[in-house]
Amino acid sequence: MAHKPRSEMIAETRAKLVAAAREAFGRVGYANASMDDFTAGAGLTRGALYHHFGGKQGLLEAVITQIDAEMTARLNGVSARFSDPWQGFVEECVGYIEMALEPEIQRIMLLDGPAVLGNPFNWPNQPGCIRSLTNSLKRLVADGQADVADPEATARLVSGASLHASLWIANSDDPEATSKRAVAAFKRLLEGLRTGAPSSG
Amino acid sequence: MAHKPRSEMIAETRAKLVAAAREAFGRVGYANASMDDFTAGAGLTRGALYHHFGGKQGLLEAVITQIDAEMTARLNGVSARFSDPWQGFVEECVGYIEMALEPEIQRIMLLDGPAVLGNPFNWPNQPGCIRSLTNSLKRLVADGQADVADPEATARLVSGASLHASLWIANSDDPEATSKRAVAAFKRLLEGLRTGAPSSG
DNA sequence: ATAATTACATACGCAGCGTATGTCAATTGA
DNA sequence: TCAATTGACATACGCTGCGTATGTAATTAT
Repeated sequence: MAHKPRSEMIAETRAKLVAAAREAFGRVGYANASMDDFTAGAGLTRGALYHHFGGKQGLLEAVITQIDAEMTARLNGVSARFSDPWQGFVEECVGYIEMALEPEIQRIMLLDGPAVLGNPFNWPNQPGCIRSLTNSLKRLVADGQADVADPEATARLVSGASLHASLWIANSDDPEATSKRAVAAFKRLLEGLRTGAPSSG
Repeated sequence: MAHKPRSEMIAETRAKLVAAAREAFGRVGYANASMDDFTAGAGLTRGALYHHFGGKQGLLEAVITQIDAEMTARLNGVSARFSDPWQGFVEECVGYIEMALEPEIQRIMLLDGPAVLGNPFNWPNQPGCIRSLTNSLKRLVADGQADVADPEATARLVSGASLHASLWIANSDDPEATSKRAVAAFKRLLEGLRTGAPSSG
């Protein structure tokens, strides 16, 4: 039989490299992942890596882009499940916290990503998951459900709080219990932004 | 004259290494700082480094400990300048944001530190600057000025928000303007935690 | 059919790290 | 006071891992 078209082979090669790198970065961290090792694991060499991604860093960018797309899709799925916009927003944030509990996301997106690529805000494709939060907040403000003067700024703060919450949870002795505390405190924090804020929780 | 006592010489050596490493880590980042280079800059060799700190990572820990102590002292100084406890707390948070604007703090404490040592919450000496925020919040709650069920959890969220805010500011095109937005949004966020929350800012 | 480009693999050199070892001064003990 | 020992470094060595330069076979263009 005739071989697959070339473009498809290339896409496969790139996908293999991204997958192998993602696994290695997630398992041992970016710095400890040997290019020779994980390219060999994918049946390739460093030559392919440099050709397609320019280097280790370029490959990390590709991995991050992939993970970010998955996260964004998951977040959108969460908020879509709630008819009440406010509740949708809150659960979206909670979903963000919970995703960041996954070791791969933590290691790659929260630790190595910022350290290697500089901080996330000037990544080529500014993380979709932050944009997602911003958009949700903007909608709430437009609907008069949130009393916030600057939705974008607030969204950034909120995403920062979520991120920190998940780091905290993931490294506590009792993640279950800590998760409950963090989510509760987080909901309280958001409640303060709501129109007509009924302060006692 | 007789030489200085040995213990003093040792302290000097350690201090020289920490200072040289701090400068190098802050300037080019942990990964790009060559041990040979910056030890030579301090008039020493890698031998001294391994002897005193066990390795590059141990030296990073020492640098972080030093910076964290400075940050904590500065934060305490800030909150002490305000007689109103609530205002003191707010300004302490703002101070945290502003400190994180300094490239050295950003690079070492916020980017490389977490990536190399794992996330901050299980660092040997859990960052004093976070503890400082927690204590301030606890006092506010005790005074009935803040309506928060779990001060520690809330302090972590707040510090996460501050941290993110400073990353945002530092990388914006117009740090001045962004800083104003971030601080404003941040104050609004905190306002929501206040007892009797008057929501409109 | 031949030229040019693409998609990799191979080969090479070098920087940076960790360890093993050496050395000299300072302290300790009799 | 004078070994003996410990501590504080420097030196030497080998190895890993990265980036680049080069090679080569397959595809595409002319």
